[in-house]
Amino acid sequence: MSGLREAKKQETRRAIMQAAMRLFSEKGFEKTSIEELARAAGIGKGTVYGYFPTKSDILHAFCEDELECLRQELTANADQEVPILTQMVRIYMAEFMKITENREFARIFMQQTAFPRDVDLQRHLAHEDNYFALLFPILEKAQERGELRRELELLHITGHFYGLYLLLVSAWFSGRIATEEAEEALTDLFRQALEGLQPQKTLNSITDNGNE
Amino acid sequence: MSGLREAKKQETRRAIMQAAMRLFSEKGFEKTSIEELARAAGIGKGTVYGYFPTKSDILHAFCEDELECLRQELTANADQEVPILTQMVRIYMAEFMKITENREFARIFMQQTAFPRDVDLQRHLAHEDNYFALLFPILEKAQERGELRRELELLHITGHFYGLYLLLVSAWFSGRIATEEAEEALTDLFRQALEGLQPQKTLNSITDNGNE
DNA sequence: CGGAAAAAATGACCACGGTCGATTTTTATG
DNA sequence: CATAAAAATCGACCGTGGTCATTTTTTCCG
Repeated sequence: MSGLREAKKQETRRAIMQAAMRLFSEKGFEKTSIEELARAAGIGKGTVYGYFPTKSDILHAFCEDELECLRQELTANADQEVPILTQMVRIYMAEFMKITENREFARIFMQQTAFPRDVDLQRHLAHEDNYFALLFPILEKAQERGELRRELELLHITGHFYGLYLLLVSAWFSGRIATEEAEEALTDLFRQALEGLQPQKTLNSITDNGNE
Repeated sequence: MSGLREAKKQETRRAIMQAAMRLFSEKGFEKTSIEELARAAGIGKGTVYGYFPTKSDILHAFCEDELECLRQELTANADQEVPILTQMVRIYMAEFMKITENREFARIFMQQTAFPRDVDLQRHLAHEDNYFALLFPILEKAQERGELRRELELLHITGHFYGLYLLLVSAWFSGRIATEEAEEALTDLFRQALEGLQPQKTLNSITDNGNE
């Protein structure tokens, strides 16, 4: 029966991940060897490579799982009537707080996510598309409400917000933005993006400028 | 005389870089071993580590040098009377074209630049500050001309553009944006940033909307 | 110049990530 | 159940990045 084999594989995969996360957290990513990790998971070293192509892929898979879960949760429970600025800040701040829980994890994950190896492209694109599918309805609603310009493509808007999120994380790594300042910084950034960097040519005080 | 020793060190450093770049280009970064590289530079393996802490630091130092040079050139020759959109696109596109000349180099460089290891923080910040010092006058002039809102901090504006640049590079890696489309994409992105994602509350046709 | 001290160069060495052919386990089939 | 094919497991093995004790070179100073 192929179901049994499949179940066992899943179990092994879980065991590897679990052992990996425990050890990576305890001793750090670099200091944990594959051999050690395999022993902790109760398998041989070579077996690990039947499940993950590289060491950092184990970490990446874990982070992706966690974020996937978080995103589902957030976009499902989103109150779509709230201003788009608030919604975007909430979504990306959740992602930020999650990812920055462990600096080393975050670095490896972000490096691979933002600038993926060619081998990972397929998987990467699939995940991204998946994410877009969650974000698009929210942005579309905002367009309908008149909060976002209708002539802009959803992909471009998503990209704009995502770019600013990348900046936030990058600035956090370089120590320019502390964890406590992150929300304010992201809000400023997103507000800037919405209002525009150039002066409004008109009365812009009628908008929800000061609703923070 | 300590001048002689110093000169020799510089010469060795140059030799390492030169050999590294030749080999990395020919055979790829991963496929080039430090031993091999050292031989090509006419020195012993261990000596390399007296000049660069890790293998990828050799590559990173090279890229940083090249970009530093490019930036100096560009910001010096900038025509500060041209619209800020054009100027920013020109600067970041030059950076983009340079960095994407070699995909492997680009990946390693961007990964380390956007999400640097703690060990590299000091050097990283110094370089960034240096870059800001080149960008700020340009943005300041644009503020004075009324092209950028005066109440925004220069650092935030820089960050905004830089974030969108990060997005461009990331999208290039994932194959969402081809090299030939990059300039148009970046222009769109920057224009979006200037005009704002939300609808202008007024007549926005008087601006230089269609000057491309 | 002599020789001690500091700096730099070196390659044997180590630990680890990843590979691979041999071996075991599971599945499919008559 | 027998047996062959397929899948999964394994650890010895390889090449490499990075370290370090030792050696060589340079500097300094009487």
